[in-house]
Amino acid sequence: MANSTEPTACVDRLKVLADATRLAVVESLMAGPQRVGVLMDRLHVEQSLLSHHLKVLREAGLVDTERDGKAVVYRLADYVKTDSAGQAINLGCCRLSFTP
Amino acid sequence: MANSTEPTACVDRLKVLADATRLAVVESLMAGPQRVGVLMDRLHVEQSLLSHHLKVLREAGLVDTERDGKAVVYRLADYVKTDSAGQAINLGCCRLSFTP
DNA sequence: CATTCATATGAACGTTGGTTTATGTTGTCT
DNA sequence: AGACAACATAAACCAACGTTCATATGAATG
Repeated sequence: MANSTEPTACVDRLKVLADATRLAVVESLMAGPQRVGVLMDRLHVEQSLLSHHLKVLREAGLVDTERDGKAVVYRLADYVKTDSAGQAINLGCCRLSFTP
Repeated sequence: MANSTEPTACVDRLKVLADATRLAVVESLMAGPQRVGVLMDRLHVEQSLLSHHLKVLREAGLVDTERDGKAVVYRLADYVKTDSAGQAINLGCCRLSFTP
């Protein structure tokens, strides 16, 4: 019931990542765009469940989609992908880097 | 009910931060150790509720406590505090930086 | 030692959120 | 057009989580 006019708080974006499946999706997409079927195989998640989580990522603006025939290709949103070198994602409010 | 022998997953640590109150506590503690009473005033959170959230942060190992008379002082755990300059926290599995 | 201050704990409640099952939609191929 | 493949959506269920209220603990002070 979040008002679409008010900007998403940092907490809400963290909530999106605070799920095993969604975090795995994001980390997997850091390697490049991927089709849903590939994500299913790599993450061992049921189709419907994965689709639900992808919807959350979409609505949070963390990922974008593109059709490729029957398949749908998911990729990290442009603003999310940060510096070329690091394994990091940009949430706008904060940055997450996975390189210790 | 997490088995204490197995290491905490990155997701679990993110879950801890994915709450408005707890994130506010951590951000507030980045400025230095603080007593519970001070956190109550600054964050406008009821005593009991704050205490519950502090417990979650404690059990996650993100904060440490120290007695100061009747009061209890909370501070970020040593490994959490990262580089001197940046407003960043280290979760072990990943780093969160709040400087765009 | 009784009281008060500062914080923690326990239980009960309501809501959110992840999972499952079933069905719908969109595209492709023959 | 029919059939299949790839993915999305809807509804229902259950568990986890945040919140509240009541009570307990521990330290200090008279």
